[in-house]
Amino acid sequence: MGEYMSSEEYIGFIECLRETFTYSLHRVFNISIDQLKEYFDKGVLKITRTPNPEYGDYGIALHPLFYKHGIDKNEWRILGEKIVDLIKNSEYIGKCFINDVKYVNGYVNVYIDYSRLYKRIVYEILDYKLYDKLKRIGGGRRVIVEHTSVNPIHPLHIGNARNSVLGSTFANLLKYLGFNVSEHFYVNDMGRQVALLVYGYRKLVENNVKKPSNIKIDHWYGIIYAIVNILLEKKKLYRKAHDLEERFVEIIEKYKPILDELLSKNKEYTLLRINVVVDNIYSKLKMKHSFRELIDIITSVLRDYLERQNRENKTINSVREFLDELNGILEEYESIYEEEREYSRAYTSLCNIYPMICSVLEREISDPEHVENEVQELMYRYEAGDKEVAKFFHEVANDVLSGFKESLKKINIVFDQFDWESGEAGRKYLDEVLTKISKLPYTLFEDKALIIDLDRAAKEHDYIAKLFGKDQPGRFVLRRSDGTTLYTTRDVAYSIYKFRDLGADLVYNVIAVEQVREQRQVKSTLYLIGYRDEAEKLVHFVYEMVNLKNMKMSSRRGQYYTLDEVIEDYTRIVAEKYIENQLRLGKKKLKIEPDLLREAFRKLGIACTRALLLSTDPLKVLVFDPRRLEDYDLGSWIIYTFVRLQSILRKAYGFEPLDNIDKLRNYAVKLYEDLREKEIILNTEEKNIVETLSNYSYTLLTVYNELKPNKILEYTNTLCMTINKLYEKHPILNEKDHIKKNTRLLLVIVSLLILKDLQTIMGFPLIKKL
RNA sequence: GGGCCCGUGGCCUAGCCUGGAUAGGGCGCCGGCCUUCUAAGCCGGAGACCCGGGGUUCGAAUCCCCGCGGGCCCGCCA
Repeated sequence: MGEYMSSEEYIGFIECLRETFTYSLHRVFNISIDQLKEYFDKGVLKITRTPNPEYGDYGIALHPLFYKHGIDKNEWRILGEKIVDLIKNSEYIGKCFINDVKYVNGYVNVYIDYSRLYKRIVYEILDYKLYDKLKRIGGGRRVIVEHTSVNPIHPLHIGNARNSVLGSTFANLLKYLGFNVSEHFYVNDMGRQVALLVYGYRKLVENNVKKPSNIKIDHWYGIIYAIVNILLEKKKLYRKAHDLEERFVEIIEKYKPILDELLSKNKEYTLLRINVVVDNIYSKLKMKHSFRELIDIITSVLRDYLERQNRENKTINSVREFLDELNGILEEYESIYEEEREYSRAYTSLCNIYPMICSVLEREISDPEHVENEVQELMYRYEAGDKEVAKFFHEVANDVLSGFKESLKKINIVFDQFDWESGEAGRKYLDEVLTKISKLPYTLFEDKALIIDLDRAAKEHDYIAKLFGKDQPGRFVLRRSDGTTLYTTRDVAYSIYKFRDLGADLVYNVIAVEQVREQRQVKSTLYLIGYRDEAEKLVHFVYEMVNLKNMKMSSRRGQYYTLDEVIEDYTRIVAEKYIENQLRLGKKKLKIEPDLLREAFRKLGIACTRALLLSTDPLKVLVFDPRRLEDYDLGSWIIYTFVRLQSILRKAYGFEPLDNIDKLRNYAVKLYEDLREKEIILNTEEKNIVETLSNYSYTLLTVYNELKPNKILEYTNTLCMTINKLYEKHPILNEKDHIKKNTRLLLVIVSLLILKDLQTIMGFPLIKKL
C-alpha cells in the first residue's frame, strides 16, 4: 500500500497547528520564534477545542498577545484577519488538514478537514506506522515494575488489588510502548507480621491442626493471623485499661486532701457533696466495681458543681483541674473500650466459623509478653539463617503466595519474578549499603545502631532538599541497636539489586501513599552512597487507599473484602443484570450456549473488577459501596461495545473477527485502497470517532508521563461512546451508498483493533459473543 | 504541632500542572425509541453559588494567601 502523504514523519495535527500559529503570529506580531515557543510551552498560548463547531474545530486565544502588546480592542479584528489570511495562503493549509480559518472574537479558529485526517489515521494504523511510533518511546529499554508486594499474611483484599491493577495496567502500557518490562513481586517475609503468623501456625501444627482442603489457603492463613493478632492486641488493651485505673486512684488520692481543705475553709454544701462522692468512690475502688461508672458519677458531680459557680476564683480552678484530669482518663478509656469492643466483635465472628483455631491459640496466648518474645526470637533466628525456623517461614509465605497467584491469575495478572526479602534481592547488597553508610559524614552511631541524619544531608545536597520540599527529611534508621537490619535497609539493598543484577534502566515501585516519606528516604540514601543515577531512575508510583462505604476494613482484625469475593460478586451481578434485560425484552430462550454465556459472565466480572479499580485518579481515595457493585459497571459497557463491533464484522465477512485479525486487516487495507482517492464526506458521528482516534497516542503518552492509568479507561469509554452513537444513528451494513458503507466499515475495523489493544492493556479478557 | 494529598449537580468523576469562548462524562431520576447490523444501546429533560473568604488578572474551577472539611505521614514497624 502506498503512502498517502509525504514521507515525512507525521506529527499529530495539534503539533502541526502549533507550527502554523507560530509561523503566522511571528509575522503579524513580530514576536521571535523562540519567544513564541516559550509562550506555547508555558501555556500562555494554547490550542484548544472550540466550544461550538460553528466557530471551528480548534482555536487559539489571542487575548494574551493583544494585552501584552497593548493593542486597542478596535484593532483586534484587523490583526486577527491578517493572521487568517496568512494561514490561508500558507503551505500549512495542506500540511495540517486545515479546511478553513476564521477569526471569532479574539480567537483564531481552524476547521479541520476530517476526511483527510480520517485517511491518514486509518493508514497509520493499518500500515503499523502508529505502532512503530509508539514502540520507539520505550526503544527496548529495560523496566522493572514492582507492584502488589503485599505481606504474605492474609488474602489479597480490594485495597491491595488496586495496587495490582494499577501496576499491571501500567506495565502492560509500557510493553505496548516498546519497553522491555518485567513485573516483580517483592516478598516481605522478614517482618514482624509474618513472624506473628508463623508463630500461630506453629502452635497449630504442634496441636495437630491440619491445613484445610476446603478453604482457599491464603484465606485460612488470614484467619490465623487475625486471631493471633486480636488475642495479642486485646491483652495489651486490658493492660492499658488497668494502668488507667491505677492512674485514676492516684488522681483521687492527690485531690482528696485538696478537697478536704476547700471544704473546711468554705463550708459549702456543694463541696461537701463532692467530698462524699469522692469518699464513696475511693472505698468502692477496693471492692468489685465498674470503672467506667465510677468515673461517670464523679465527673457529673464535678461538672454540676462547676456550673453552679460563677465566680472565677481558686476554688473553681482546682476543681476544674481535677475534672480535666478525669476527663482525660475517661476519653482514653473510651477509646480503649471502643477498640476492645471492635476486636471482640471480630473475634467472636471468626471463632464462630473456626472454633478449632481459636481454642488452640487462646490456650497458647495467655501472656502477651511471652508471645512477643517468642515472635522476636523467631525473627532473630530467621535473619540469622536458622534452618528449622526458615522452613516454617518459607512454607507459610509460599502457601499464601500461591493463594495470591491464584487470585491474580483470575484478573490476568502474572508476575515475571518473585524477589524475596530474605534472599539475594534483599541481602546481596546489604553489607555494601551498611559499610558505605557508616562512612558518610551524616551518619550517627548509637550503640550498634546506624542512623543517617537526613536533615543535615539535605542542607548540603540540593537533590535531597528538593525531594522533601518543606517536609522534614528526618532521621533514617538503617540498623537497630541490637545489630539487626530493618525493612527499609533491605529496601535500599533491593533497589541496587534491581539496577545491578536485574539490569533495569528504569524502576517503578507501585506503593501506597503512606510510604512516600520512606521512599524518599530510600532515594536519598541511594544518592548519598553513590548511586545517584539509580536514585533518579527509581520512580515511586503513588496511589491512594480504597475505602468501603458501610464497612471498615482491617487486616489485623481479619475484616476485609477480598479480591476473590469481589470477582465472585461481580460475576453474579453481571449475570443477573444480563438475564433481567433479556427477560425484559421478552426473550425466553438462550441465544448462545450456556457454557459460553457463563464464561462470558466470568470475563465480564473480571473486566468490571479491573475497571472499578482503574476508574479513579490514583491520587484520589477510591470510595465505593460494596452493596451497590452493580452501579460500577464501566467494564461491561466497554465489552458490550466491543462485542457489538465484532458482530457487525462477523455479519459482513462471515468469519470470526478476533480469530482472524490478519485477514481482517487485509480486508481493511482493501477498503482503504478503494477509498483512498475518493472524495468522502464525514458526518458528525464519524468525525467524532476520527478525532478520538487521533488522540490515541497522545493519551497513551500522557498516561505514561503522568502515571495515570485511569485515563486509559476514560479514553476507552469515550471511544466506545462515539462508536455507539455512529452505530445507533447510521446504518453500516445496510447503507446503500458504497462509499459511505466502506467508510463506516473501515472505521469499525480500526476501532475494533484499537479497542482490542486498549482492553489488552487494561487486562480485560476479550469476549466474542454475548 | 509540622508536612503532603483531596474537596466539582443526590452520588461518582474529567478539566487544575500550562488561566480564555456555553464546566465535559457516568450512575440515579423524569419523558420518548425494539417486526430494521443484538436496547448492557440511542434521543430529549430536570439537576452545579466548581467547599468558604480574600488577592493577582482584561479574564479564575484552574495561580497566590487565609480558613473549613476528609485522608495520609511524621517509629531502632512494615
